[in-house]
Amino acid sequence: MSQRAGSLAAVRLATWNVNSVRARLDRVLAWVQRSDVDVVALQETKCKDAQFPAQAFEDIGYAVAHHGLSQWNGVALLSRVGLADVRTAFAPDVPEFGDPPVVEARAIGARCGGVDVWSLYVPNGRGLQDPHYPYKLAWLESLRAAGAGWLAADPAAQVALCGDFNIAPTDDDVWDRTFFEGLTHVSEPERAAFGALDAAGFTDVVRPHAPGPGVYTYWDYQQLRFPKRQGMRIDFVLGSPALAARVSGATIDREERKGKGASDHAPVVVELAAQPPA
DNA sequence: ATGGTAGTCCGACTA
Repeated sequence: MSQRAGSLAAVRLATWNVNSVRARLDRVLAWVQRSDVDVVALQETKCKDAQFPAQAFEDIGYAVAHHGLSQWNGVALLSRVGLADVRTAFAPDVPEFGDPPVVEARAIGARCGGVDVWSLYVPNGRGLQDPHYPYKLAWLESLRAAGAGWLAADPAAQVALCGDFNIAPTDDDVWDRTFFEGLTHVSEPERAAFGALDAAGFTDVVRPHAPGPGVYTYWDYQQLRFPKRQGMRIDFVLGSPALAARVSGATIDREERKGKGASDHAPVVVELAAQPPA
């Protein structure tokens, strides 16, 4: 637990799009408890702050920060290793959407166990001709610029960009590339935006521990996609160089997608090794 | 089984 310069304890970090925290609170609580995670980034809580079941998480030992403005979107951080410097925007100029335009509840960040953890719910895009699509690309570029700025200011920063990126970065990350022809999540501009995050220094820390093809984090509720193993890999933990260097393991908890009342996304867990004093 | 989603607040939107 020492926070002396250079010294950090091991951390188990998770990200999970829960597709409504209220509709499946029992499942979320049970998963958090049995998974022994220190920090959890939740997306699609689908509630306002006053509706978020903070007490239930506090009762099992977690500090809570939630950002929700309506029944849509909504992101949260749970932490049992500290939760400080909470922010609900990664930049002063995060793109807006809607009428009237607003900054939606798609990001929350905090310092947890010496790591700057962000829970991110990237806009879906909806369609290549939909206004939501350029919004998605602008939102990702805003995130990239913010992240590049953090690393320019401190190349040793420990940053984890966790969440549902709504992008399948390679053809191995969808069950059938031809099915997605003309759809979002696989288009070149989206993949370029994801690649720009990598180029800025934020690398996918899970893939080395969960190689594909056929390894996914999301399966549509429709068309029996899960039992047919027809999924997409769209949920990620992107680590800064200093954070990526500490990753000792990662898993996609496909079991949690099973059964009645499952989210359509599986939780993703990353293990960060302790870092001795510099 | 010749089929087959689920969440929000209540007909339609979102994913």
